[in-house]
Amino acid sequence: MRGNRKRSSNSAGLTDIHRRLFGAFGPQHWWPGDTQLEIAVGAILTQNTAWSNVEKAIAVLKSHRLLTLERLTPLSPTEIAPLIRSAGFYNIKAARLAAFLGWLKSTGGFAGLRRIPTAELRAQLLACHGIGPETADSILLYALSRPVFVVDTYTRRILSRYGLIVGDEHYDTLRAMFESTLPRSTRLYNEYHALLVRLAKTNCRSQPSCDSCPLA
DNA sequence: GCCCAGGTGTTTC
DNA sequence: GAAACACATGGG
Repeated sequence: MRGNRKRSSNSAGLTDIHRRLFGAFGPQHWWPGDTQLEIAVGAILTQNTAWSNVEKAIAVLKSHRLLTLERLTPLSPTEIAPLIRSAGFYNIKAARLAAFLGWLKSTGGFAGLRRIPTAELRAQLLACHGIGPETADSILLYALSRPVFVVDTYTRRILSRYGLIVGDEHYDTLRAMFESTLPRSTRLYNEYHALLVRLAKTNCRSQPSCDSCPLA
């Protein structure tokens, strides 16, 4: 009962937010990354970290010609850590990258993932040490083109400010809210999340009011 | 110098 | 479960 009422208002709200953001910013053609591996690596490195710091680490990996599965997978966390120093939490993230790469190797690389259903793929990603719901969904959506909505800090902050959520809902609750009210579309989820990030980076932040905000 | 940034795992109550 | 904490760099 309460859920239905909430869902219908969210449906209009979520669609409205997308319409306004798309009108203001246009298509984003996201995620910043040239290959599936680069996108997945970026998704892990950006955990609680500014993207500008992640870019530096990616550049170091690229400069060493290490951004391929063949070259990166054999490296130990100890070898990876100094290379990704600028991304912060480098010891933790080196171990997480190694765990992810180990899993990826066991499945036969990105090509081997194509036959795995999205729900199963998500479960396997979450089973990797250091890959939580946001990182898993970022990889699913942006590296693997699966229709999964990514909920991040920006999503919470903006929706909370817009009054659609309280802000402390569980991750899967918010993901389900998007996925059950919007058409199931990789393209749409990709653009929508990218637009939320664009808004967060462009202006407003936590300001109580902002005249130039498309959601004002 | 302080605060924050596209989280996650562990520990503790 | 949920709250507190560790993990670390770089820019404002």
